[in-house]
Amino acid sequence: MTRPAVILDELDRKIVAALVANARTSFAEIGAAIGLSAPAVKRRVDRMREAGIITGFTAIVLPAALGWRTEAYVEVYCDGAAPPRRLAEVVRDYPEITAAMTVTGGADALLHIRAADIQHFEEVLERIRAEPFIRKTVSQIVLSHLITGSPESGATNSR
Amino acid sequence: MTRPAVILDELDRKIVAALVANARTSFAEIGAAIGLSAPAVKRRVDRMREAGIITGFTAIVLPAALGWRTEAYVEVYCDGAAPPRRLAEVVRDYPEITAAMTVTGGADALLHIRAADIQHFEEVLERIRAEPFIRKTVSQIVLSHLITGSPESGATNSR
DNA sequence: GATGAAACTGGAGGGCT
DNA sequence: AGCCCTCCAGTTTCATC
Repeated sequence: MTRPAVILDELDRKIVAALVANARTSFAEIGAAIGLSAPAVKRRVDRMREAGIITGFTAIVLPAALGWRTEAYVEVYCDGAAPPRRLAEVVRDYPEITAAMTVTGGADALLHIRAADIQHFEEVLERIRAEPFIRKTVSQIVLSHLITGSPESGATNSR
Repeated sequence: MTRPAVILDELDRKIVAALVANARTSFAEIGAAIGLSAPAVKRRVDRMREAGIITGFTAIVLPAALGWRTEAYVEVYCDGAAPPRRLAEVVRDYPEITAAMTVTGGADALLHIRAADIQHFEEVLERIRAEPFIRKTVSQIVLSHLITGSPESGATNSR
């Protein structure tokens, strides 16, 4: 799945950083900043898209503006040896679950959930708890964000 | 901060969905899909950007491809009445912290951290634990993702 | 093999009806 | 909101080192 076959040099990293900061930055502008021509930048971007390093471009939207004002992380504890495959299938049926992952620690999985409001969240939670192999859940409702930025964006500085 | 003054109709929502799916979709293409002309689509997008509903456009990058192969959620417990303001300042100094939020429950805050590897993560964790008002931390290291997609993307279906 | 320059194509952006 | 027009960026081709 993940093929780190393509090696990224400093120029590639700068191009990625520029596109993450603003996906609409023109190739000419990026090129001017790093000392490359527009076609050269495009070739590198195409290569990185082909390699799966850049998987797409998306608009950043405030979930609250779309009516999703409640956000929570839910730890899921399963019965016995809960198969992650089975959990993945269930999780896919909930549009409110925006991220799901297996984690170390007592919980089997951690879910990120977006709901319209607390009532909606409770309803989703009850549906999840009703799944056959779910033993218990522990919810942490997000009160406020201390920093802006998505959990999916990688750190931007060098190590 | 958040002004839900602008009302989004069904067309706006479809435009947003199209741009979230692919920020490079042309206005003409979006217009053809929803029965609007390209300039009309552009005007709506401009209006939503002005209103702060669409805050920008970004490239989706696999963190692993950039060398960030370890991901974790860390619950932070603070001494006494820890001021969230103070925590926000500290959190800003760590590029490895890609998200930080206050949450309900025993923990005062939840951090999302990306590190190059376990060694790097441990180093970051030790630095965080050395902060004066941090009492303890509880880490959940992400093993694998069950579904793809960013926690920041809103649910896509209607309620 | 990758880069830079030039030519072509298509969408963005503004004004007008 | 739709139509038209201008301009610029994206994209391809070709020559170069």
